[in-house]
Amino acid sequence: MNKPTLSNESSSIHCASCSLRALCMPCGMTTHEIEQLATLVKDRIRIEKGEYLFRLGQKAEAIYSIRTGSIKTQLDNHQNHKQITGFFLPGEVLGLDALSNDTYLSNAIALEDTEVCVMKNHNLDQISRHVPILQNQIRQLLNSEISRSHQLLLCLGSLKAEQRIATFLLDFSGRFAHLGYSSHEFNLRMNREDIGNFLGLTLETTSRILSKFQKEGFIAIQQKTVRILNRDALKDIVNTAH
Amino acid sequence: MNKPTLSNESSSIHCASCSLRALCMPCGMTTHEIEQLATLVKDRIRIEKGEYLFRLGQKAEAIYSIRTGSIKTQLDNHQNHKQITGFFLPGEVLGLDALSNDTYLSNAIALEDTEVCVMKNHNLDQISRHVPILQNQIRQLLNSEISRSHQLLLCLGSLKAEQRIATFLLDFSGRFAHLGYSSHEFNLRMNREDIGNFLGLTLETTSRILSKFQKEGFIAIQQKTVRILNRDALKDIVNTAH
DNA sequence: CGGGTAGTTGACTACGTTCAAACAGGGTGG
DNA sequence: CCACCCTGTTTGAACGTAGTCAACTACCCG
Repeated sequence: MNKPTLSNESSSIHCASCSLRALCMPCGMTTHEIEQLATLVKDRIRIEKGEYLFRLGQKAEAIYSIRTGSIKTQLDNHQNHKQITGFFLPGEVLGLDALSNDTYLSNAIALEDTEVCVMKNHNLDQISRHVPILQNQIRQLLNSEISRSHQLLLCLGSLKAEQRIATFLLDFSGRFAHLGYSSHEFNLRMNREDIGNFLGLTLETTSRILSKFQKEGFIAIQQKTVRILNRDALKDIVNTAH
Repeated sequence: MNKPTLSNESSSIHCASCSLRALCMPCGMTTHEIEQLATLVKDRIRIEKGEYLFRLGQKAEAIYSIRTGSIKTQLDNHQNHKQITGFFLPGEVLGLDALSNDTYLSNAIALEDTEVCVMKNHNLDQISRHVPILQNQIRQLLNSEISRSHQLLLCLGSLKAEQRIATFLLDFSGRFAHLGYSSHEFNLRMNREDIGNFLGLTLETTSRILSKFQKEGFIAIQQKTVRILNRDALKDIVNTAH
């Protein structure tokens, strides 16, 4: 894989001055600790829309945090089946498989032109010896990964299609808000097929339900731009006993 | 929670002499390392069928490995929805939420009378400083937990009911084999409702499909006892493009 | 402007759920 | 020891949700 890399020496990419500082790894660290962490992030990678950041089975040597753009992770099974297991936005960390496996357990594909910070495995181990809070941070990340996929299981296992879509919209609304963007107007980065796949639905069902929500005045949607018009209605849908 | 505990002082429960040694935590450790690990397991807990080992939201202070019996973990959502996220057999470790969260993220309920080894959080941290391989072991466990739930996502998101049941049977067959039991005849510990819930199906659908598999000669099933009669047929069902 | 991709909508089908009834097994008490 | 109950399981019939197939439309990019 020959991806263009940008050295850290230069300038702007330095954890201490990163606008995502509060969201990314350095959460809760002192200035000194962030300094140490910054030595971990030696370079960034740019990948174009549709390209792979890493592939299932590929040797896992680093974890990544997103600076700009977005990425989906998906499993591919025998022949046809695939399943998207997550969408990652700026400030979020992916590739945690690298922490204990030799190889990545999923494919990571850019949904748009994307830039990620690279944190090499062995550097992580090294630095975490001097920054105990980093140990903890990594565990937290692993744990939130487990928690996230359990929530998704709950969604796929027991919710109707409308409830899944509503949950999805509310989740993204919340995550964009957390990023500092508007929680009531945002841009979905993925197409209908990806949304459907993620939620265990077809793209047609996804489209139909989004249209229905629009017709009922809960949202306004055109292409990938979503406006939440009636958040309570969406919450009601999720909470209604089918 | 007043669960009967048994001291480790006594005798038989000692990692070095445990029949599950090869499956449980000490995988790949030297005799000396196992000795150290054994000091971690200070006691066992017995829980009866239907009782909780731990509850969602409860303070998480330990992880557990099963000595005998079996346990299911499940999430409970607003009012009615629940989702079983895993079934655990002897030698398998659960409660990993404890590693970084203050509280457990799921409920753990015994499917039968069960006995578990208790590994206290703070002891784990302490010992893992002297047994680096333990660090790694813990990461492996977290990772296999993620991997497992991703496989389940793939199952719930893209497989038809018959494929899910076939996958389920093959998975359990493999795990019992790994435990040293027969891979073609084993005892499901959970009822049809639990199987269905786990796989995102109703108990009726589960029952119907098991009956169908029996009619077609793929399995013999009565109550919870399963015999695999035609493993290849089950594999075919999983691999068939719906 | 044209071609290709992404999204929408409709009609039909099928899979799995729901509701209901009957049945089997296991344990308890008379 | 049998009658009884309770729980878990099986099976049937009707229904409804989401999938499939297909046609059409909107949008984006060269």
